Amino acid sequence: MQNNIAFLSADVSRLLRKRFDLAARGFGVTGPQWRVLAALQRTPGMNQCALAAWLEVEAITAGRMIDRLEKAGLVERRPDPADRRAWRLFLTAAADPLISSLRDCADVVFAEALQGFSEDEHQFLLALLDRVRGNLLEESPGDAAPAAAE
Amino acid sequence: MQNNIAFLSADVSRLLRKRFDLAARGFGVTGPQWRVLAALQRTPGMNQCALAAWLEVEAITAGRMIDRLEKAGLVERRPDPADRRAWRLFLTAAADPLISSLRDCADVVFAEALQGFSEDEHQFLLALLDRVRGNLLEESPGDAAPAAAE
DNA sequence: TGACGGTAATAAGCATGGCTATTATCGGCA
DNA sequence: TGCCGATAATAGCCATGCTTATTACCGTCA
Repeated sequence: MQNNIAFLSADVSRLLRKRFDLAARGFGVTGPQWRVLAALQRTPGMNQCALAAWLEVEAITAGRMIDRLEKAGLVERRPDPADRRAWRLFLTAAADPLISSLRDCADVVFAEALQGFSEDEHQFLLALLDRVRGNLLEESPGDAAPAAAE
Repeated sequence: MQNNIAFLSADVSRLLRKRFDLAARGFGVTGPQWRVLAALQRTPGMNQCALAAWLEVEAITAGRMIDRLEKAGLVERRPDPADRRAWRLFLTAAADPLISSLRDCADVVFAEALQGFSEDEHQFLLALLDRVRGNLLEESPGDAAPAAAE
């Protein structure tokens, strides 16, 4: 009964987070924080709103992660000259080497998680999860879907 | 780059949680709380330690969920006559009808998540996730694995 | 120009989940 | 009996993530 998609994905996600946090403990950075750093490495100068959209979390969630990363000296907020409401986000010099280390950590955790998987199985799992994710990112039927609802 | 097992499972898990919370909002109960209720329906009289083991979370996490469910009048703590450290956990009369409603909510969310999946694909996804879960529940290589560590 | 709706960010409050530490009790062993 | 390690539960602190509400600002339209 507990083997449904919700409990299983919650378990897998939680256990992966735990492993990663354990592996990355020395660096003082969590999994979601690494994701933020990776996003900013790829697209420096994003504002928090764009970051939140990219991470698919709420703006407040992204904002508070930035609070902590700023405090840790890994991310810098600079005022957007074109929009006084917004911050533009940049990595500090301290972040780059950290990201490499974190990627190594992640590789170890992934290898542990996928022990005994063939490459085909691995790819199939990712594809299936991505389809579920796509389903869930669509407008809920019950939601106020203003345009093109159905 | 963001399409790895960790981010995907975290996304799927988070989005499912969000859907379920939305669907179950009228009942004032969250996904993890439903899981606790289901566990206690199946095995009444568990103590918090056993519950935590069954949910595969830490004892403190289970304890705090019980705090809230007790406050909501859904779970009852009774002293264990054989062990003065422990509580024995029981559902109240209010919980039973709720569990049925929540199961209906969950069915709706699962159907949304698995839209377009064949039964084979569904089962395969669950099997793959279960294997990942099994891998992650094993002793970490770096852990102090006192017995039979490889 | 001035009002008004939308957007960027934040604040407050809550639930889940972890870690570390503490208290109380249990149970076995000397 | 008395000690000592293991176990059940809790307390404190933190990160993630949500909802709702608020503030400040942008852009457009009259």
